Amino acid sequence: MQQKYNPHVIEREAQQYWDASGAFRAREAPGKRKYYCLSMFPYPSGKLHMGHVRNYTIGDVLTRYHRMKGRNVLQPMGWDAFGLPAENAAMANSVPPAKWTYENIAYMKSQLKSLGFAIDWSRELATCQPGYYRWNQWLFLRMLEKGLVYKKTGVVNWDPVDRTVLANEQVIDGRGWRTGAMVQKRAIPMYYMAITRYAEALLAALDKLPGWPDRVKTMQANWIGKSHGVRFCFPYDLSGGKAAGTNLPLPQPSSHALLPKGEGAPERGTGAPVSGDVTVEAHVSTRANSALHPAPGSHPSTIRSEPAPPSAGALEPPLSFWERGGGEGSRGAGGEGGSSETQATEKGLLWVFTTRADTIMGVTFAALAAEHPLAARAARDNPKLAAFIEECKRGSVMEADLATIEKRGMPTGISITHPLTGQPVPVWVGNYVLMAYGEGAVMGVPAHDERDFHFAKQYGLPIRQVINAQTADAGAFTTDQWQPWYESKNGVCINSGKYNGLGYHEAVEAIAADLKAKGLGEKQVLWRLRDWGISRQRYWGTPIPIIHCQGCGDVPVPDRDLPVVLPEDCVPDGTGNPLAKRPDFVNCTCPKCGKPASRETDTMDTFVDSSWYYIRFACPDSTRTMVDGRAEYWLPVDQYVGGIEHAILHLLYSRFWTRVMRDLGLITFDEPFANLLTQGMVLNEIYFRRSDNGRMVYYNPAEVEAKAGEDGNRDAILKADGQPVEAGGIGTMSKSKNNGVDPQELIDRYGADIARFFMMFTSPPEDTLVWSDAGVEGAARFLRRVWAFAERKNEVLKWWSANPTLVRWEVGNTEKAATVRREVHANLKQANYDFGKFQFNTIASAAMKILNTLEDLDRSPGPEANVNVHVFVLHEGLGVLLRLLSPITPHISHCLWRELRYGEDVLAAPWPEHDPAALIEDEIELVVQVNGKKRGDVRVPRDADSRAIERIVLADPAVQRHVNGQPVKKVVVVPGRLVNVVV
RNA sequence: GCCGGGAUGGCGGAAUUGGUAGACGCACGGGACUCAAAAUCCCGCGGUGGCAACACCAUGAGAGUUCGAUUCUCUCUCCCGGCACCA
Repeated sequence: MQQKYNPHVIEREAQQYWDASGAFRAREAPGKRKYYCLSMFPYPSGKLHMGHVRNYTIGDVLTRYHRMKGRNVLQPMGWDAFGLPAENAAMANSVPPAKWTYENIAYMKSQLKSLGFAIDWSRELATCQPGYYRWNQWLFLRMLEKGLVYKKTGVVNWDPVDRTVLANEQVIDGRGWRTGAMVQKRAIPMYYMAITRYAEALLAALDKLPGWPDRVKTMQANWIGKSHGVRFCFPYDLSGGKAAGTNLPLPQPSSHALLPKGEGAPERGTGAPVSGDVTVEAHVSTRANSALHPAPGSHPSTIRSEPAPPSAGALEPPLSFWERGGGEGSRGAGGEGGSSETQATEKGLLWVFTTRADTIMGVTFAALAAEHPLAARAARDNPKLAAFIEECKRGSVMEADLATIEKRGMPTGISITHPLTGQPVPVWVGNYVLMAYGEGAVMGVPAHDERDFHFAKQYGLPIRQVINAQTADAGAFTTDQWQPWYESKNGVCINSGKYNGLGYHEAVEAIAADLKAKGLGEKQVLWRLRDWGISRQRYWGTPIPIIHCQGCGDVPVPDRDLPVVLPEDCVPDGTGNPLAKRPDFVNCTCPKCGKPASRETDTMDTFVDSSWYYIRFACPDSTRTMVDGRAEYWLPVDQYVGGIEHAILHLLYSRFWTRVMRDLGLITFDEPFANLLTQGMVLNEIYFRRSDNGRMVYYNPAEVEAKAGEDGNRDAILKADGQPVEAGGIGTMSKSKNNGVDPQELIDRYGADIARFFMMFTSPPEDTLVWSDAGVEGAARFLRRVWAFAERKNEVLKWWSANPTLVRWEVGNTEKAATVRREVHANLKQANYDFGKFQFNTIASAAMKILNTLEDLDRSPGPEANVNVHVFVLHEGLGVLLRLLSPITPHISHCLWRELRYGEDVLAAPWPEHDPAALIEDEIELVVQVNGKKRGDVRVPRDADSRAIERIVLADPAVQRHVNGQPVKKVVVVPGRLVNVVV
């Protein structure tokens, strides 16, 4: 046995052993309980970063632990290989994205291998392989047939830097999620996936995911954004006649009851009659373009690309945001596509949505978004209003600070009729009303909505109180100052005619019923979630399998022609989509009529790729079907591990995609990930200087020396020139901030085991980790000690292994060895408990404690030492230690397990469980408190009853001193723990 | 503003259902070994007072429940994440 711990040598040997024996090859074993552990696959950006190392170590620890616990484990790995960085790199280096991507994959794979992860590489896949993305295309076509994919022109988020369309979810604070550039609006035809059809199910099923962190479920629920309220309308007549009466016929519900359809009855929690639901596709097919949105189950051979103009019936309501296709608009703006579709007419209904129908009697105005058709109508002969509207539109494009801007508005001169009182209500345009949410118009109730209140104060609109607080401390209503209770749902109606005295719920019910009776509104559910626009005007992605034919329109590529293969030799130059410049790609014949046609050059959002890769891992070699029966064995994923930054996008799309595949009969499960562990982000200090031209220059923390200044502020200087740099706080490791730490340096220097151990030991997996390598030496020291201890005991342990029956352990042994053995088992018990909590840092601690106690026994065995007992405890303890460590530090465990003759392969060893008998003591120590303060401890027999314990404790001198003659009121005895004397 | 999570030594963090606060490690101080250094090993290490035994204080702040609170309840402060003129 090597005298010195040489990680690089033993790690290479262990990895060769695993490779040669196919140790991590997963096989379906019906009847054996499986454990599918998956870490989010990486984008092949070039090399692993610290977050990857953390992520994959967590996954590997869980995989190896459950394997030793007897589960049939699967841990696959793949590559999220399509995406923009490959194109950017291609532009910078004139290398085709494919070449760049495959080279990165090769290098990162070697890095993952050097870390010793128990990955089944036979299942490796990359999403840029035709064998993978052909199924993106295939499912796309199935969804098209089902009406779950549709094409629509709309306003999109346009990233001017990447020159691509972004999904709503990819817009953060009005900026592109990758580039940070301000997003602009553009009208563009694109394909959508109807995730809103599953909104109800995606929301309801969150309750059935006990293995998910609450914060992720909350974020998804907020994102889906269900709100209950009432949708109603104000009739108007601009023709110069009287305002329309209240007996106008209500347009048929199909044009406005735009609830996303839930899934089948079993998933629905409300028990609402399915027949009463009006689905999105039914709606869209009547409104926007019936050829475009075939009913589910139909199989159109063509699709038309442009919506037909809607009929503008006199009493049609404005389009609701569903049909306006708010999904493609950026939040806080959008809807321009809608205004072209809808002309405000002389007579009509102004629709609004409210969650506070109980305040409807307090309406004193209505406010329109700048993009609202009625606003455009009013501006027709009002230049000042037109100018104001233009200003609002411009402002709303460019705002991250929209939330802080002043509330501004302008009257339209239009008057509408209150649906219940028949009173005239003035209509304003307000810059705080969003076209993309709800109806693009709101009722104004200044007394009971804070925004309306300030708006009314500013423009002198009446404020009419209709709710009174029920609590005495609320204070009187005054129009001088806003008070939070004005918005409370706990009041009762006043000044509201027949509704006086009703509480929130009764009032909403009564008012909704009256509106419905008049045909002017009803209860409605509104969702924040929008459909998922998947078209990208980029090269490096899955080609959308559509052919454009002059005669036949948009024709789906027949299944027999799949995959539509992406040429891999393109080098994008930054101008437009390189695919459009490839005649060999674009030119084709129409599958329907055989005439020359052109291929769609848009590609799919890369979130499509990652929405189902975890299913494909079950059967990556399936060439004839997207998935096969093996998916039923492995799925759902038992444990998914990945960054919290994917809490919404990827995880929500995956849940949607799984349901789509289920509804197409491809799989039978509902939810893809049974348990989710969201690992915290890895952060580091940020240092920079501002150069003369105002540009920021970032310095890697490794180049900076930080010292604590006298005033508590940290002063930092650049090591190279000794001059100060500014501290920019702490942020995620990123290229742009130049604050990354390359894990390869750590691995090269210390080896995989030490890097892995340190990562697990330094903080719990879900916590944010501010990078510091201060503790790495401690991890290295520990593993060196493990090695040295094993080396020292090598001969005697080998001897023991050859003669295992010489001595058996006996309960009641009073040697020091018994104490040590108790500690070993107590720590083992604790560690096993901690595995259930994913608390790997304390598992590492437990391993350290076990080594500490074994070393102590070895150094000072105690006067009555029996050599056989002594060796028994060392042998057993080290066996526990090596197995406990093996998920975290597999290489050293593998090596020592063999060296010390514990067995052939530690992977095959059973997971250690503690021996309850080892924990039993004849005498136990109890903490003694007087009035809750610790005053000492006593040893009592294990089976002493409380009366005996009381006697012993009260006789204790320290207790006597603190009781000091006062009468003892009572004595609390917590068995096995403590005694508290109350005086 | 709303929703979620958090605040414990110089640092990372521990404390399972309310039961010895600070495990384990880092850093630091002292010692052993060494010609010396590295490595290794031993001892110490929340604060205040005290030679000491020991006492008092201490888990962001304040209150409450309890024999006993880092843990439960309420109020507040600050930090992190998410959402947001959402009607």
